[in-house]
Amino acid sequence: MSRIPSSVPPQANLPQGAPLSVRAMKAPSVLCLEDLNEQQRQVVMAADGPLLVLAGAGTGKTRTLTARMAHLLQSGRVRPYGILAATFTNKAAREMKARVGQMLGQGADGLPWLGTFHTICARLLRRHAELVGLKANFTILDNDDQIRLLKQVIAAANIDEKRWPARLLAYHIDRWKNRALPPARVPAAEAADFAERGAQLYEHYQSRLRDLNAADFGDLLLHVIGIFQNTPDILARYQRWFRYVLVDEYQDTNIAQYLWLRLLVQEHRNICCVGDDDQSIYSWRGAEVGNILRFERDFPGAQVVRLEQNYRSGAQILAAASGVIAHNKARLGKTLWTRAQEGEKLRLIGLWDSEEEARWVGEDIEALQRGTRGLPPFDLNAVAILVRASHQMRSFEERFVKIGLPYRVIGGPRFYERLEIRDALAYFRLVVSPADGLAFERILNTPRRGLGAVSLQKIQRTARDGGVSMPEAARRLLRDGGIRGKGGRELSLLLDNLQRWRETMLRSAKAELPDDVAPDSDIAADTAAATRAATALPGRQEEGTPPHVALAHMILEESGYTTMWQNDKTPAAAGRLENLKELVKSLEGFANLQGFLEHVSLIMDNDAAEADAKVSLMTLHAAKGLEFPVVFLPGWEEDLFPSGRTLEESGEAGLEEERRLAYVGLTRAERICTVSFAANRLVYGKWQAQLPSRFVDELPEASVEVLTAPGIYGGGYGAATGDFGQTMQARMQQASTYNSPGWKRLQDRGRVPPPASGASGGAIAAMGDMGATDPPIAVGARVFHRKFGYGKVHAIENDRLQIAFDKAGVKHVMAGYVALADRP
DNA sequence: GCACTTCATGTTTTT
DNA sequence: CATGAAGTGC
Repeated sequence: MSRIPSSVPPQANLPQGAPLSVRAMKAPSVLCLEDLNEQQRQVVMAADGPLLVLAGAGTGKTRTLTARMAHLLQSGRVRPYGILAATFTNKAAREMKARVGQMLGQGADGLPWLGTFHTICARLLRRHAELVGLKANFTILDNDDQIRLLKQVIAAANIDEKRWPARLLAYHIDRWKNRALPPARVPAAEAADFAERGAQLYEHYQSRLRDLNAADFGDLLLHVIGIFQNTPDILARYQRWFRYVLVDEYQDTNIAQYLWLRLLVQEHRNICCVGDDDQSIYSWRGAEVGNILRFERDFPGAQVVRLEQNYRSGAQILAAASGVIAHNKARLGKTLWTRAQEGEKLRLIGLWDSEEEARWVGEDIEALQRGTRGLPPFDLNAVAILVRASHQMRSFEERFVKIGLPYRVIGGPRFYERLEIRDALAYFRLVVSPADGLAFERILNTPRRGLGAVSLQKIQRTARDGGVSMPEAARRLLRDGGIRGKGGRELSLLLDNLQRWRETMLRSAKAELPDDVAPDSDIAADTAAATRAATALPGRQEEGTPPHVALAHMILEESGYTTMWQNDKTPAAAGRLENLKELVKSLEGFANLQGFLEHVSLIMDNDAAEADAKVSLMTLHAAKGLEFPVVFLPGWEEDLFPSGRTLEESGEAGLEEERRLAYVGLTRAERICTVSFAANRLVYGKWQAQLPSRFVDELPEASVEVLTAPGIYGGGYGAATGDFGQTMQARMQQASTYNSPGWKRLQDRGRVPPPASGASGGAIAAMGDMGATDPPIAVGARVFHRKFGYGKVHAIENDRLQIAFDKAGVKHVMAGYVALADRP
């Protein structure tokens, strides 16, 4: 058996929750089992065989995984490159990489294969691309490219794109790919899902991708699975190579990822999956919580370890979170506990509207910054605002700009998705892969070259008829006089430029790098190369501007792209030029253009960690895996959170996922957690009355402190009626909900005497107990819905009603969403 | 071929 | 409301 060094390194007495960066040391740190609790230790020690770790929020999951890796290595079971660690997001991959990096130092043994499923698959696929009809330098399409290509496919099939939008087809195709279904295997029942011939269009799309030497996100997995299935010796090679496989956020894996894993580990079965069914919030994207549930069936004899000790949140906050998630039925069930102090109760506040909500949060943050109520002052970095939908961020941003509160939006509009960046990237792509039709199409007339829709069509037709790439087709057309005049001259110049830039690139590449990754290269060689590349990153920019950076600059200048924005007088132009500058600068971190493009296509995020103290503003989804001493959770209102749309689409299952989202939000908080809701909110530019979220009711009273807001009605700060419930009613009344059945219901509940636990407890009960006992609704009943108005119930399916609305047509609506109408 | 207009349309979450 | 797509006039 392995021996774990028992010497206690100096950092061992840091508190559990200390960020690992504090522990950073020059030398590789030593694995320290004393730092772990018993269950965590079990995870580390159970090296061989299948292992499922159910890790609740804040239970030290990443630490445990890292320790496990250290143990695998120190026990001499495996060298770093024999470990495959797959995460779901780039953020998680980055974090794990950082921790593993500290642990291993700059060993000569290579690094573990650590990345998102997509990154890892892209790497594998580059090696074996020819097996699926691609070349090793295939392009990875992002959503935008995908949609544009689909539009072409739809148009080619003579389908009205208005009736059948490309986005919808993309959605179907994604779902098929998430289930690892190639076109031929799409179930007959679904094959006609889109314009009577979804599967057929899917097939066309795939063949177009092959023509373009491109793969979309789903393909990365799909192709690799196909290769594994069709080429047993390749599969066997990887099975032998990856002796230990770790998966983070297992609850987020989809069927394709699951199949991929199963193929990879079925020999040695050394697979360790870590997940939390309560944090599964990506089912809309094909994630299958079922993967967790079937783990033990698929890997008989699997060990299951639960991590239940929470090191993150105060006891009251944890209790509040547990109380909410307990309302879910579909759970494996874990009981989180903590040794932490009681801490602050969860704070709950209702406000007049979304503007007041933003104002209140801003003021509260400033108070916390100064230090109030016996609490220590908090740094702005300690504060996060987590919203359900990104449009909620707006009121906060406006407010924070106004009062000069520094904030940063995480996961907001992404750098690489900006128009100018995508244009620039298209130029780069064309230089790296001269046949990239999509990139060519994008920049053909950007900047304006007098090459409009007509020329484009000519080129497209020539390309299709001649079976050549678009740039090549353009060349031929030019030669045969198919395009003349100004457009022709410009086109010719563009083609010459592309050629020249490419030559420049090849010249400098020859001087710098040995050669491309040979498709058949040994895994070891490739791993070594990857290690070299990774370690080479920091100290690369020795003498002046690296050639590829200079080239990028040259491309943007000579193509006229920079000039185009310089001549643009719209206010946004300056920012775009800034972004372009930033883009060129970020190239410095990479060895060459190709490496950069690979990075960009897979890592479409931009949460560059800034050093300045700022409040973080992000969606709940983006917050998963993060933690903050102070968390604000605004917008807990029906229809917004839980999202009305999710409820409509997925009913009870959707509600449970929304609840998990609430749970994720609550469990991000370490010390102070504040839930808020507004009575009025701007929706589509119109003020709408809102009702408190049902999740507000689910917060256990004993862990909640109800705050009273400075109001704007009833005179000054006179909200101190002592009874929050009444306050809410007063507000609701102003919110012009008063004539809706929903309001009546609220009023009725308000009359129910509050529980004995004092004013605040009663307030909670009063605020949103509705929905607990719904009035009986039968088929044929006349009902009212806040959004759709009046209607008649046609059918009842469990908790969902089919209703013919007078104005909005036939809809499926959750029962809790409508009330009996008292008159027609 | 292009710039300007109006019109409609839809707003969750992301590799 | 804010963005994108189609339609119109040059």
